[in-house]
Amino acid sequence: MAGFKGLDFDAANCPVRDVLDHLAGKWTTLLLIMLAERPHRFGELRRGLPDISQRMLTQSLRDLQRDGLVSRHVHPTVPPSVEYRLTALGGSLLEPLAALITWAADNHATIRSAREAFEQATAA
Amino acid sequence: MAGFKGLDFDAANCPVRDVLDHLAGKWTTLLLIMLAERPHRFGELRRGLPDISQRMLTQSLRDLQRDGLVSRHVHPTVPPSVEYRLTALGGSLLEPLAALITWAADNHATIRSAREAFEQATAA
DNA sequence: CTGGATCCAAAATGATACTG
DNA sequence: CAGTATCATTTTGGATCCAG
Repeated sequence: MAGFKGLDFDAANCPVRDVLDHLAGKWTTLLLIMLAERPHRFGELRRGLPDISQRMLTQSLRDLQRDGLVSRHVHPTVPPSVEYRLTALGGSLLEPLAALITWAADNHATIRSAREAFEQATAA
Repeated sequence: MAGFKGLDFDAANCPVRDVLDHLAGKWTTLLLIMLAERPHRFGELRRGLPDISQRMLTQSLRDLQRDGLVSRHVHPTVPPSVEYRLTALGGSLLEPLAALITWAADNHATIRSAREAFEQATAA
């Protein structure tokens, strides 16, 4: 249950960090989940995430595109429309990600109560 | 492969964010992994993560303790020694986390080359 | 409609010095 | 040994204006 021994966790050149940094951002995970359902246009994504600024939306999408998790398809219409979709690589990330999300959903209540208990204990 | 429909991803009160925020931090994941092997003392953890500041080590450990993923055991010796260990809850997180780490290790090379290709394409 | 550019506020992290 | 406190710095995110 803890076969981490063989992996490289050197903080500098860490394979894991490249992935975790995506989940770290406030929005990338949500974007991956939205795109898991189906491809979306820029405006759809913005409306789906009501409190994202368009700056962060652009930036998050570029980060995902940069690492090959999401592809960008421009339709040369007027006005222009751009569609984002998961790549095969991005799709393959969904499975381990789903496991994590399931764990989070299952243990959310436990974490919440642990947190409250901790606050109480340290409030003194 | 994408059964996310039923889950709550409201950015504000999102169960998932409580978990992801831990993995987001620069250090918490590494700490979980170290503690997965065996309990560690404060100084051991610091030596194991050469470039962590003791400020961040303390803070990260407190965050993990706060959410019930790690427990803190003080041995009233002189000088004092404090041992950190994974709780059952923390241990249960390791499995989905391991899946993610495995994915990261498997696809690291692909991500790296996608990144380089992207840099090249946008360098023009 | 899509998104680049700029400016600014806030949060995260690091460096250093000090304490029980 | 295991922290706490403070300050400086870096990083991140948001608001706004502009352009193809």
